[in-house]
Amino acid sequence: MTYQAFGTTLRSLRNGGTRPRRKPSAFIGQPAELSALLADLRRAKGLSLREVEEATDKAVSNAYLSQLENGKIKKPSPNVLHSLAEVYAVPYEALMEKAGYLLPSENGGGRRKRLAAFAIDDLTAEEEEELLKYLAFLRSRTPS
Amino acid sequence: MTYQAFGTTLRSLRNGGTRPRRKPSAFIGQPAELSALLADLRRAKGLSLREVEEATDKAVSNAYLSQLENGKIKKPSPNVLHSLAEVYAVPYEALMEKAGYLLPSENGGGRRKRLAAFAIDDLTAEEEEELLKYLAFLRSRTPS
DNA sequence: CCGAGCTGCTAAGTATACAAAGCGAATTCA
DNA sequence: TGAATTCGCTTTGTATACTTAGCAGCTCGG
Repeated sequence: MTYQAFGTTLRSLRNGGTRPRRKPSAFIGQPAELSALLADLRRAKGLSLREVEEATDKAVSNAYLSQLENGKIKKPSPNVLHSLAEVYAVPYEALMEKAGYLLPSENGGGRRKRLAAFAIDDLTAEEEEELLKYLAFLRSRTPS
Repeated sequence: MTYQAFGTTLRSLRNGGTRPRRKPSAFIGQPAELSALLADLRRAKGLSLREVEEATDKAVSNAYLSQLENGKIKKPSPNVLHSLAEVYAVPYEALMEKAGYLLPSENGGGRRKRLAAFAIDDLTAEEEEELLKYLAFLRSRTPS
């Protein structure tokens, strides 16, 4: 297979001031979308909506999660984000930030720390290699 | 000055309210409720409701702050709490906790699950999302 | 006294997070 | 073939965060 299919969706690096050119789920949102992130995380784990609902002990219903992933809810409660962060094994703060909430000690401080929401912990060796290759491809294509 | 002075300022609580009993305020240990804490903090600073509204750059209206202090709003947005934490010079997390939100250090507290051999730390948000998408794609094509 | 300017507070309306139920399409199993 | 799951998603309803406008009380200067 080729990387082209994914490469086409990339081109929307924010810096140029050009309008983001995302797929149907369009909205403004300063960082990349929370909705897309949640959808990607779930698919990366290979879970269904109802499986996530179960994994959160019914804290997040499948119907609600669907609305979240489709951008119909903009600011879910921090507690909802916490539940999802646990299931997806990503840092809670990352989801908070994408939801537009201010983080502790963010204000005033000049320290700009970027949170890696990418903390999938069950990568196989092959997957890791594939991802590294793909990352190299991405960076070769987009001189930022 | 005695604490009696504080009592007189509070004499006119909710008239028909179901809460004639005065709760211990911030002077004695932890205030039980967010509302009491916010009220105490503001009085400690000697600010009026409208002065706080001004200090938060209209982020928190005086009317809304009044409702907050009277317990009519149970879970204000984290961003509201952040604004108030700044004005009152108290840690943001403290207000978050009082409001019933879960804090980042909730699970375990120990650091772990860093993706091995993966140069994640300098990922841009866009790269991160692209990688997630790609991983989802990989796994959808080869279901284990 | 009388209005101006404060104080905290409230009533009413809007926006939206979230819940419960169920639908159409796809898959699986008889 | 058809019944039963399971999928994502939508629809409807409710609770509540938040906004806007304004009121009653107090204090001040005139």
